[in-house]
Amino acid sequence: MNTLKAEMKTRGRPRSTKKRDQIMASAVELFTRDGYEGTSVEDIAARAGVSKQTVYSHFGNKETLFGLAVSSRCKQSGIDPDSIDPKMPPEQMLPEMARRFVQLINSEEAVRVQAVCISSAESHPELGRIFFERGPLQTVHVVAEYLESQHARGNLQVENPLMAAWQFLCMLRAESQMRSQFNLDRQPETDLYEYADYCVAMFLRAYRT
Amino acid sequence: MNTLKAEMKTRGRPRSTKKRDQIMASAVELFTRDGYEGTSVEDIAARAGVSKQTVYSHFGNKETLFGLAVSSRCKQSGIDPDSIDPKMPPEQMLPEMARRFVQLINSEEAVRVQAVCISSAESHPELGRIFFERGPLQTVHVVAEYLESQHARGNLQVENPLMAAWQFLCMLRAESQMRSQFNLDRQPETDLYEYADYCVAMFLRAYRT
DNA sequence: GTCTATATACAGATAGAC
DNA sequence: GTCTATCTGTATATAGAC
Repeated sequence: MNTLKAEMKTRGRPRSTKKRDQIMASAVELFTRDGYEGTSVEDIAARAGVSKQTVYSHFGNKETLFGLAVSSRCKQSGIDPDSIDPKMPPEQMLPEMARRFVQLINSEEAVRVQAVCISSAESHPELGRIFFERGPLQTVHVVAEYLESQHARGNLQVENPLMAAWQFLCMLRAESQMRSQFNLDRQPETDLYEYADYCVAMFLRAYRT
Repeated sequence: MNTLKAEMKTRGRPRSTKKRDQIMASAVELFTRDGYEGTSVEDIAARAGVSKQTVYSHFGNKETLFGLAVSSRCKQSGIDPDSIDPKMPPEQMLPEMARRFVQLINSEEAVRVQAVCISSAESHPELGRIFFERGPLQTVHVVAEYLESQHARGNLQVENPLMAAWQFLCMLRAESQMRSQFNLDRQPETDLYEYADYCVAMFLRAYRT
């Protein structure tokens, strides 16, 4: 008995990360749903099935928990750099990128995380920065790099790849993104894709050699 | 003396709308700065120079005041329809529209109102709808109408004016809009205009006849 | 109509038992 | 480490005097 207890203490065995994880999961869920002010530590504790004090002993205070929870969900680049093939011509590559992108930014979670970052950007400036750098900025650089490669190959004529990448991505956000953000009825997925294809066609007309 | 007093009472002279206006102004200021949960009725009363009870007697409760205050700042169309001249060719009209638009959406107030509408869209769905309809939707229709007229005149070839209008406006939002929303360092105005001009050029290449 | 004073509820954070 | 119980501040909303 004693040996077992001693073992549990002395061994580097993982401490109870279980409750910590439960708290984190609850925090993410509630903060991204109700925002910072709209969420209480008690709510988080209740949803995680622990007491309030347990939350405080793990994270110190509400603000620290908020920063950790939200920034953990600021996803790395929406478009996976590995899915980009510079040898693939724009006529095939761009439609694929476009569809993947509109799907991502219209996902329930992406919309919520973004809304929280926007609404708390003033009181928590680091959150705005983290979201922007891990999300949009990464994505736009991935796209810009691809466009530059196509320019070099003579498939496109893009003098300013970075600006062109902004154009491409921001066009795609468009109406559907707004509808998500403002909590209006969603458009059916087919409409999203139709618009995405329409944007790709327009983009190609403008930058084709 | 008596006559004057009597006059003030009996005449249909505007009742004390002064305090009401002060309360409204304070409410707009604080709600758009700190959001719904982050603003207390007492703050609003203090800033307006009245007591809390005066706020309640005018507006009943916090939620009603919030809806009135924020929706009053959901501006009508960003681009004034009267400033659009269908006889003006796109090469001149679009740059002007573009510059006016980027200036508007990057204004301090526009950014704040939008942030509040996004963050409270879930708890106050009517706000999201009001903002969307009075702002982006109006604007996009104004632009679409112009594009259609140019299509009819043979100046542009735009099969789907509405989609093209979304493309045009969403491209212009772009990086600067995100920087505003996420509370990052602003870009200088010259950069905004440079990007706007770049977008107009790109748009014209894609839709020129 | 407007104020001061108050009722009621709940927030974030801490103390101390186990 | 985790819990229950509690402190302290502040929020919305109301009551009643002037």
